[in-house]
Amino acid sequence: MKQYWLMKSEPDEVSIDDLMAAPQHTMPWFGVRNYQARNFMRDGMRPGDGVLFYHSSCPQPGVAGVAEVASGAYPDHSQFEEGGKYFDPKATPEQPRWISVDVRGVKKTALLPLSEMRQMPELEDMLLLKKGSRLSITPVTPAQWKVITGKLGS
DNA sequence: GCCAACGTTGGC
DNA sequence: GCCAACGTTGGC
Repeated sequence: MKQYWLMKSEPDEVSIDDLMAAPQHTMPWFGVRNYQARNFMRDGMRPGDGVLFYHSSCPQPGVAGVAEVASGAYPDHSQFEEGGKYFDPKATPEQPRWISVDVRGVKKTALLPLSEMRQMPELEDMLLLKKGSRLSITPVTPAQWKVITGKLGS
């Protein structure tokens, strides 16, 4: 059963344009350092799952495009890069802590701003919109996916 | 830059 | 195992 997700990215780091410009429109999703988000990737995601690509920490936060999960989970290389931003001294290749999946961009869309999503009654139960929610990866229900992708147009 | 909310760490 | 202190996220 295909599932749906929302994944946050700071456009200064990786924007929807960056994703669409990558070879095969595909990039590894690395740097997740939250156990809940990791577990969603590890236990929930399957290749082909739908992804709402969300721009966060920017002037206009919101859904910026549609993507899909393009691989299973594998160890996040950045946890081993000593001196790097995402280095984790407690992680070893034998016992990795953090994982990545590949994400393939499907299309860039007109931005659906967070402010607009907050005004849509159908979305009031979205985890993204819950007060204090900071998770970088959250599940999206099929109904929410339908409403949002409908709004995004083609 | 502010600050609310949440997660993690570490002393006890 | 509790919980205070600290760090981070992310909208505004």
